[in-house]
Amino acid sequence: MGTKGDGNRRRIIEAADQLFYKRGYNQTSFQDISEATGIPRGNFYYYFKTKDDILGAVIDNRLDALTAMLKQCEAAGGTPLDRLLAFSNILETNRDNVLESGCPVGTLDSELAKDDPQLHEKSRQAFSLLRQWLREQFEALGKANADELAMDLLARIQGVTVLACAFNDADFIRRSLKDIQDWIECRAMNQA
Amino acid sequence: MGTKGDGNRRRIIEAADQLFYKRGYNQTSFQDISEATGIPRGNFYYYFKTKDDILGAVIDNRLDALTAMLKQCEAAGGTPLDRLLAFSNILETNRDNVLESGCPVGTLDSELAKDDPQLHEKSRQAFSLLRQWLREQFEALGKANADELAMDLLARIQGVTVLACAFNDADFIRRSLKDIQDWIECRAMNQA
DNA sequence: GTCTATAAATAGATAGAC
DNA sequence: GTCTATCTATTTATAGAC
Repeated sequence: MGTKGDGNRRRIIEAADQLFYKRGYNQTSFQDISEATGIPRGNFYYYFKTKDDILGAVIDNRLDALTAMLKQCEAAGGTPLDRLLAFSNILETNRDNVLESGCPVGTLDSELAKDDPQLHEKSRQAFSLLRQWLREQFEALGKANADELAMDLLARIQGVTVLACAFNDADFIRRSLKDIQDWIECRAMNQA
Repeated sequence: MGTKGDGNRRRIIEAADQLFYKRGYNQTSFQDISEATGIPRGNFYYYFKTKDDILGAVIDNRLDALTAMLKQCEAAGGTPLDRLLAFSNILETNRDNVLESGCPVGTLDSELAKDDPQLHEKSRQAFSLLRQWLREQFEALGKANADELAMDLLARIQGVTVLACAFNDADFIRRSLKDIQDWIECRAMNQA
């Protein structure tokens, strides 16, 4: 329970989080994380038993960050519409990262879908968290098919990130975000 | 120009194509391709100078396959609407593969976006081919914003594949395909 | 808790016999 | 053209000194 140790553990997680996003999980080595943190390779095994364990800690860290982000969206306004619009704005606030490396949730999940099924299941938790929160917002709008709308919105955003990253096209993000927000407002106005 | 050599070259490309799709490019080793083909590792270097060269040949192979697929779509009907609907049906005809490994174009591009920029550029060619073909179909419908519609349709399809693969959800593919085809028909009916 | 040295396995790539 | 043997670098992971 040393303070020093926890600090190193956190630094490893933060560096791995960035590297897994920018280079991918499989393409990130212990040496990469070591160079990013200054912590020797051999020391990692004091904090994590395997590389998969680091991934697990990184995903848990991302779940915490996503939860905090969703809280921010809830603070953005009193109505579900305000919250959904705030959520969709992640496309614009994270624009530069999206253009360079895609969506951290989507690209990690796509990568791990081709690896071990257990790793894929772990990474899917991030999508599940977003899906559940979106579902609650659409339910608050009185929608009967809230889960379907949540999936539709997630899919729209994922599609935009994949194409925007592929073509490095910032204008496509801006234009698509407007379309998506129009779509959200349309759902907020219509009945059930 | 030996017949035997070309046969081996093709077998390597076909096996690598499948493995790059099912496991990812970086996670596929020469040993994997060797085991899949029965051709010894060292022999690969008679046909390809580097692993990247194999990737280049695989992408060229996929471009040929995509071109043939688009020809099929053109044969599906005389109107642009028929062709666009035929195109969108790839979501259903490739459903099982999509659920297991995502879209071969999208997942490879997302993976290579985190690698060497040159590899990313190479993989983007597949998206460009589809984008150009879709643009031509929307132009044939008299649309002024044909390229934007092409991007929108590609993004919709990509988003569905990412989410369907993440949640292994075949019903989501079926439901989304219907939405996408409604969207296409709506564009075909409206003016410019 | 921290770090060095190193093990064990695998990667991409080469050399050269046949 | 085909194949075996091998090189070099890198990977995850371990052992053990401090």
